[in-house]
Amino acid sequence: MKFEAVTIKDIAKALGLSTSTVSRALRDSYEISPETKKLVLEYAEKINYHPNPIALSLKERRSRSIGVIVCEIANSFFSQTINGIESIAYNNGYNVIIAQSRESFERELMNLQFLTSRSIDGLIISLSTETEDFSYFKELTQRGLPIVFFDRIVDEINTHKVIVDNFKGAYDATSHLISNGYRRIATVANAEFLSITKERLAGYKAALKDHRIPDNESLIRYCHHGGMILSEVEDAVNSLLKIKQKPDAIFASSDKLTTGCLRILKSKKISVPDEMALVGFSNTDLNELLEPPLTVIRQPAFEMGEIATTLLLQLIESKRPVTDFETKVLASQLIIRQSSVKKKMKAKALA
Amino acid sequence: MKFEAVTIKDIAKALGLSTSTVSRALRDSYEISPETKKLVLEYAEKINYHPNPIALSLKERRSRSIGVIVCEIANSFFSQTINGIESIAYNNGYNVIIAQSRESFERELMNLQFLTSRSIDGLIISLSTETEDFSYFKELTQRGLPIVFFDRIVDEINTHKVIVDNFKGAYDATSHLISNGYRRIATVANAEFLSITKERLAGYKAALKDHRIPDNESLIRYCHHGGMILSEVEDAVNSLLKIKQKPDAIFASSDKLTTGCLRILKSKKISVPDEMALVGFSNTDLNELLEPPLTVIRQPAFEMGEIATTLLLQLIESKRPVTDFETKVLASQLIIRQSSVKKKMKAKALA
DNA sequence: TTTTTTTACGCAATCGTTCCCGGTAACGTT
DNA sequence: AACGTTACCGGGAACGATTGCGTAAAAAAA
Repeated sequence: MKFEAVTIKDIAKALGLSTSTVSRALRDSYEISPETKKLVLEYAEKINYHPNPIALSLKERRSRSIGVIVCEIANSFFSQTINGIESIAYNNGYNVIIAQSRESFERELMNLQFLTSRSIDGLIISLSTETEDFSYFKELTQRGLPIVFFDRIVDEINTHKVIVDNFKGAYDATSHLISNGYRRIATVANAEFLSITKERLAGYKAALKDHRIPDNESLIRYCHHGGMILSEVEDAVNSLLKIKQKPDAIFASSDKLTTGCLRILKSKKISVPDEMALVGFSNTDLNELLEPPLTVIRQPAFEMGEIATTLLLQLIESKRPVTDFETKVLASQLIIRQSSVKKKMKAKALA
Repeated sequence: MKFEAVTIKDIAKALGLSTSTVSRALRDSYEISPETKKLVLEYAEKINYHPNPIALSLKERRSRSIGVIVCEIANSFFSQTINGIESIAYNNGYNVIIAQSRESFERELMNLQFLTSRSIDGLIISLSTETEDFSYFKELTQRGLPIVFFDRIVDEINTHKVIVDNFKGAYDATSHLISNGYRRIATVANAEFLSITKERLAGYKAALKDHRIPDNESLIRYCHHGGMILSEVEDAVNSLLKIKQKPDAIFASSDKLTTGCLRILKSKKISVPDEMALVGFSNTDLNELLEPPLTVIRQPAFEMGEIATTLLLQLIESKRPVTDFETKVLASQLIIRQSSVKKKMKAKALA
């Protein structure tokens, strides 16, 4: 089954010209007479000629496609980011090839090999929770593959990066909980080695410290699969609930973790926010429809995708090797809803 | 900036062989001596040779990539479908190139042209709400491009299709509402011309008829952008509320419409399900965490993606033109939660 | 020993496109 | 008249890989 396309040869033959002339006419070269150009252009239009991108790729040694690896696309933050990536890429004539690591280092590596062997011109990636070994990325950058990291980045590799101010996001969220009367604030964090985990944890701790609340390692839980597996969130919440001095609030570190915590708390009939407040990073637009409506830190996902792609295209299209890299840090947004506001406080506020 | 790869020529030169010999050795041809094979294979391994897929594509006149067009990926149903598509595609060495129509016919066409000009081997698509003109698809199938439709399909084009039993899904949902005591059941449907709209509407009407409830055109609302624009959902709900004999339940026809209706109802402080019940097609896994937990018809999205891709690969890899097409119809699942069960009934049931 | 067969490899065309070289008119300069 | 310009166009070699065909040497058969 296929789907024969018109080539430059067909035009040449039909018009009694050489392929070189046709090619030049189509590219509007000065050495082709206006009449010939017109002839070629009109005929090409008529038979619906489109240059074969594969032949072009071979000739120009570039595929005009970029690879994207995220842990999963069925996740609001990432699907919104991909929207941003796509919009810029398509406007510049690039394909986007998407792959999912599903939080597995092995799959990430497989995808990486698959994409590079399919000769992508560049890569945009947010690491999997399992990724601790960056040697493959180092090798790729050394071999000259343009890479832009976003969200879950890696310090050791010198290239463009796009993130939000995770520290501030976490700091704000935690401060918000504190100022709403919560004191024993636990956190359900992502895998320990992730950049976002470290930064968000630092923000959380700093907020506690600034409010003279002792920070307490026993209130920190890590989810090594980033909440992909609900049972690990359940374990985390359960173990928090077993502490003698139970926490009265949870700060969750990612989309999946935030909704995961809510799911577990509800299944255990623990009232949010009265028994346990909940704040987390999340980008779904269903947050306000949840029971209770969730207070979240929202990331400008679409914009992050746009910026990452713009940076990547700069790298790809740069004539000489780029050595001056930047890390764009965007602001996140704290959206306060009911999951972090005690009902008695609300009553007080109304009075 | 690029990223030079090892070619077959490099191997040939290094080993003092011709490229043909190297090629054959790599493909394990019988006309190459075991020693030479070993030599080539080991050297290729050593310098990390990978065949250039672009050169192969040019030679074999296939790109080993398939295009996917959906209205948007930040939508649970579609992102789950894409997961299914990806899993099959990658296992078979195919790339997946994703494009979004955002419910616009114009964008759909643009994407279509972009993808075909990038020589995809096949296409999987769910139509935009605006699409009423199928001539372009007809032309593509006639020119031999393998296409598989899913979800929003089109009758007039003879090819493989994958859907759920929309009639039964809608019938079950409506019947469920009726048996729970609702009588004036409105529906907020998708764009009128969509296959899913027609089928779901038919199921809805059949359920009413079977329960001897007069079907009433004034209780039907269409959203031409499939709920992409919240205001159209708002208009639909508002106009339903203005009817003298207000409906007591809404059956919503898609993910975005279902959550959109809930959003509007809540903003108007209309209690669900007591003042107004709500049931709809939806695939988010947040449904049970909503207020109230939503009764939904869930589609086996991942499986749909898998099946669509399997069918597409069959078409692509078939030696002779396929003329025998099938439409796979999968079962949907009605998941009953609180948005469709009156509280008094619940109390009664408990008693 | 001669002929035939087998083995093992190279040449060159091919896929669609671009682009470096040439080449040939026509025209203008001296 | 001889030469230089300019305008216009074609030949053919890439890009990386596969593959039909041809063929030398070695092995087998006569």
